[in-house]
Amino acid sequence: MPKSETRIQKKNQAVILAAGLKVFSQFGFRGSTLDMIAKEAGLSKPNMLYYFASKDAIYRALLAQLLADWLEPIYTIDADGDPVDVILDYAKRKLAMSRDYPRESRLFANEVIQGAPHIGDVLSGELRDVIDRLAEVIDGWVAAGRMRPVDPYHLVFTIWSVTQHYADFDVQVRAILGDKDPFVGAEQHLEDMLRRLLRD
Amino acid sequence: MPKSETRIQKKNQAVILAAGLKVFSQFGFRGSTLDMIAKEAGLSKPNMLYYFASKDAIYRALLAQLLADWLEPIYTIDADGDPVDVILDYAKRKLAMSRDYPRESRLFANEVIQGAPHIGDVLSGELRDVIDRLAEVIDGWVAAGRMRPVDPYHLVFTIWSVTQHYADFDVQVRAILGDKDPFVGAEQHLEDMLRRLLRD
DNA sequence: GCTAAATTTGACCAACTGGTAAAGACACGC
DNA sequence: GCGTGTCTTTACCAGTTGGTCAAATTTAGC
Repeated sequence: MPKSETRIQKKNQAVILAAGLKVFSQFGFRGSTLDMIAKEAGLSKPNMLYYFASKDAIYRALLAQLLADWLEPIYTIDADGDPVDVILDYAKRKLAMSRDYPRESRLFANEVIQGAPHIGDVLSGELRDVIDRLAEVIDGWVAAGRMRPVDPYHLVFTIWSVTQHYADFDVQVRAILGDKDPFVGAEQHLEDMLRRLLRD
Repeated sequence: MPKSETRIQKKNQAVILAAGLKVFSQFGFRGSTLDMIAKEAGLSKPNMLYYFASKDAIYRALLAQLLADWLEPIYTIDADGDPVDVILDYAKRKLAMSRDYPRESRLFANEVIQGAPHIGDVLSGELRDVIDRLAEVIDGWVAAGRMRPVDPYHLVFTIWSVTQHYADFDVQVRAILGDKDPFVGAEQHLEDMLRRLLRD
């Protein structure tokens, strides 16, 4: 337990994490520098290192927070609900995260594309476990005839890839769509596609 | 026009580009160093800079090649073919590119995630144009009642995101799937999903 | 085998990198 | 208003960065 954090500590840690998220999500771990983050945070570099021991520490703190936020909606998936509704609800929440927290998505994308050197163990550990369990739930739904037979793993990959695309490839999406808001069309298309895929 | 390239030039340029692809695709532009590329290429750094004027020049050469390779199968889409077949064929070719050239996919992903600083103009220029034309073809198919009504732009985004996911997030996919080959299941799932989306 | 051009090397550089040390400035309970 | 712990700054460091330069070596055409 963090014993009595100063209000200054709380504020500066938050400022540093926000700055780190901005910089790391744009340049990846190796491409980011402490100077960039410090400047973004409005602190001197040594002052920043007073709150986080190293560049690595800032990065890890961000990843830990992110993983917790991302795993939560999977944990709370309701096996007793209507399969199509539950899956659609998850997909829409994921899409909303891409809209509202694109930096987090890009931070994660940079990390995984570059081989997930910091979170490889989480991917093959906790993430794999929770997806395995979700796959069992979906397989159960299929066996009970409550939805079309679908490979649960590739279904999850599809939801992840499509939703994250709108955050990670934001520049490309906007270059092609121009002024149109990507997310209204995206949600309709995603819902249409998933409904047809999952429903008889 | 490149007037009479030496065989040494041809060989070393190829070696450097291969090394650059490997390094840039893993660490992004800012995260990669000339020393890494030189070591991977088996050349000294000054020797490498004898063939390419700068780090930027290597990177740009790679991106130019990549964009050409990626745009080609879109240009050759046949407006007179069966819509579902044509789209499915394109999707499968894109998936095969993720399987056979994952580095190229990751190079592109790194570039776009980081804001496409080197190819932003291509995205809103040539890429947008070719996708606009493809969208017209698809809208034509829909108007002619040859396929279900679908937003062509989000259809393209879906194909891109799902197929590239298997290259860009390779580590994550394999962490979850274990030893299973991702691509056999991926192709079946993609075909199933697209058929149901596009067909009445 | 000679020569001119092409290629390769080692030594070097200024700017930047992550991080440290120590001293000074500040806040807060008393 | 005073002392103690918190916070901030300045100065600094060794290693790395992209890139240069001139000299040395190799190659190709004759």
